[in-house]
Amino acid sequence: MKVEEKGTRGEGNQLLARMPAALADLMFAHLEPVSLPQGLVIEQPNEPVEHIYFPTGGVISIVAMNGEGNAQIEAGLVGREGMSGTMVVMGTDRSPHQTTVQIAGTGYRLEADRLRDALEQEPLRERLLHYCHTLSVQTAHTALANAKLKLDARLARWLLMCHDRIDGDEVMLTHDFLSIMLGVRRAGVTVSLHILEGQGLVRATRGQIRILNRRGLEEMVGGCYGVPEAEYARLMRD
Amino acid sequence: MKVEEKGTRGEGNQLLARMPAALADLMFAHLEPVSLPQGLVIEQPNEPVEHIYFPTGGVISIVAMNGEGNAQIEAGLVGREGMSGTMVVMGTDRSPHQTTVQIAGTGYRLEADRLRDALEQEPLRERLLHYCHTLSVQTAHTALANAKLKLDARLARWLLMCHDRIDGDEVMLTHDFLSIMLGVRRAGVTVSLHILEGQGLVRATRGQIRILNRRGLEEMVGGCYGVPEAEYARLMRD
DNA sequence: CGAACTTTGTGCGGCTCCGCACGGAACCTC
DNA sequence: GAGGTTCCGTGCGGAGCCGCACAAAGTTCG
Repeated sequence: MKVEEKGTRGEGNQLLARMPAALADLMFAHLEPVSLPQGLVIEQPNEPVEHIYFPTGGVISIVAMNGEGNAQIEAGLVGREGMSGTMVVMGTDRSPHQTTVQIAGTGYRLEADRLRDALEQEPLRERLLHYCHTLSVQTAHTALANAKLKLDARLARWLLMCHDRIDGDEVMLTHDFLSIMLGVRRAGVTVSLHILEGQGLVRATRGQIRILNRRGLEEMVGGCYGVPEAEYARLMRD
Repeated sequence: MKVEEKGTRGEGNQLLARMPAALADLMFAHLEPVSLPQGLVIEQPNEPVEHIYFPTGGVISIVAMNGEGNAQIEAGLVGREGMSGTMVVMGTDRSPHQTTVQIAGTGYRLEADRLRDALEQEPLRERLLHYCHTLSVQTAHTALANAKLKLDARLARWLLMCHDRIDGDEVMLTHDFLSIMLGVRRAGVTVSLHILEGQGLVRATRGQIRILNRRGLEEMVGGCYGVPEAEYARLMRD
């Protein structure tokens, strides 16, 4: 799932790669390289989206929150395999979720209207719809993990999904940040990380988690990792 | 959210209602009235979908399962406001989920290829994409509920979503069925139902739950019900 | 009407995670 | 290098749900 190349035409993001030249004027000419600092709020709940982001590095996170704003949970994780602003592909300009940069990185952004224009091109629309489908499969499996897995396994799953989207094996994140994503206590993350460390799967230091044994993490998650990834692979190959 | 009318052109299903006449030959002529017996499997994981279902009554349920098939959870609930087979709208023919009839009812079905033809019509495609969007918001909020709510609140949320989709106030379901949807013990459902009963919100008898106090149920769920419903209302009015 | 089956009620020990709380370690700033 | 800030480690009592198990009540069918 790792793609290394960088460039000026959207290279480095898998949704933009290998798209037909017909999109050059409609879309690629309008892509604007941006950096994605940690904590940047990309989309606010129920407010019109102005820019679509295509990461080439780093991780952004889609957070569902309840009506009273007192509960929130990560519902989707997006890296260079994907995009923000999927609701535009679905024909609307806003969603009730919040989207923020979870792990700093880089990418391109595009005005939402430019994307709307470009969606007239069938190959692009189909590709982005396929991505929206895999993202919603990912969300469904997050619902599954939240209901059925113990905290250490959920943490392992999250680390795997994150690892898929970064270069190298080091995730720069605090326990506190993770606890919000997983919807648990910060102390719970600390303890669960120790469990993973005890099995030699990761090494945690202040603000950083190094993945040591991917295979081991996958075993720990026991079948609750990989289905959305397989769906992505099925639809995005070619 | 209640729609009562029945007919021969898809009336009774809110996605099919008030669509332009241009779709008559492409789609409405091919709609086939069907009954939806409880337990009917509408879609199998990773197998091509042959028919799309538009319920006019009853409830169908989209279930996400892990790779090893030993864990499953309801990821989406669909009634006469929606449809099965959303992956066809997204441009593919299969998904890793299973779809079954949860509460017996009626509806129309359509060959998947007929839907593919009809999607060429912009108004239909936009409407169905909007629905897919709200369904994925629903899934995200299921992930939220699974992570943050206690069992009695999750049960209340499920009953509310179900109540939105049926006529009357009686849900015909066993505790066992519910426990599978919620991913918990059957005995846990029994106890939680007693809690709801104790507060006068529902009345449970063998194989049946009667909703007595919707407002009370909504209060019990505390802001974790209603966001997907509001998104549906926003996009589907007109 | 009695037997077989389905559904619901209840209990018990145990694990997981919660809320709360505090101390210590690492890092940053002046 | 002193002081503040952020981050991490740990502990305690308790709530919630688990797995397991069994009894009772309702339903179906011969």
